[in-house]
Amino acid sequence: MSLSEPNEDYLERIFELLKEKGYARVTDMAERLEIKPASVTKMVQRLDGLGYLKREPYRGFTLTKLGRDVGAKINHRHTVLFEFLSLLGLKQKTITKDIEGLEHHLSDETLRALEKLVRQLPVKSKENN
Amino acid sequence: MSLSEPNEDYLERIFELLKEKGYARVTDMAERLEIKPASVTKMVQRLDGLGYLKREPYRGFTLTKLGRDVGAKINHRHTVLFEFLSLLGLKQKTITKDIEGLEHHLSDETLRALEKLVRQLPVKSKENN
DNA sequence: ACAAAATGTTAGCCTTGACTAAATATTTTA
DNA sequence: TAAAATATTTAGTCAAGGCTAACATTTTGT
Repeated sequence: MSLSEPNEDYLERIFELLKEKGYARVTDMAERLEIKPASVTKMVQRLDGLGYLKREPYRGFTLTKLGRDVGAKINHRHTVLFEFLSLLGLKQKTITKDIEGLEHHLSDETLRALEKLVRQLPVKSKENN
Repeated sequence: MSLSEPNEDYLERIFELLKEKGYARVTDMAERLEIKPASVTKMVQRLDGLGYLKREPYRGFTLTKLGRDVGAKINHRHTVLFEFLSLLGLKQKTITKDIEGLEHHLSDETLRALEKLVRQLPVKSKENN
């Protein structure tokens, strides 16, 4: 079974927050996703119900193994896409924006192929705008 | 202003149908999008209201300049992505499936860069599964 | 320690974009 | 050319995922 784009985004953000700060709260999420706290609460409740995370009301939440796997996977796609698009010499802003959409639509096969490509191509670190 | 993914898909399919057969009807659309005719009617009504197409109830519909521009643009992204993913040596099925999602999330800049890349790389036509 | 501020939750609303069932229109065919 | 088959539309339902306003809980500053 596959998650919707917003759901994947939630898990990715939580994954990042946990890595960065060790915890994830509603406000952080709302900021990063640029949506209202109330919307975060609702989605987090849903993701809890689906077994992707564990939450303690008014406290915060953390990922289950299931949720962590998804978060890590999207995060990895993000990285690979970032490297690939960087290779193309695109602007940071363009890259960031595009990845946001692209990262939810890559099959594992395509991801692996891109990864291979990135590793093979010359790592000409090119300065962009 | 930017269109949602489903909206872009509608316009792309209509664009294809018009190119292939010269007309587009509810049933064709329902088949290609794998949704029910009633859903097509509703969306087509919306797109008409937004000025992307002109419809004649019970007859069919055709694109306005605005709609044709969108359809053509997505169609072009589709082509470029197809060529690029083919270069990566992926299976047809994987390519088709991935493009479906990716084609709605490419900026013009990234598209151009990909296009350039595709033109530069050796056109080794590789047979896939 | 407790009032004010900050943070989180609930309830209810809205839009999108699917669906089904039923009504209506059009086209085909006997 | 009327009956049958096919196509389209309408009306009503549903879930996802946003929002706001009101309320609850936790944290903080004095």
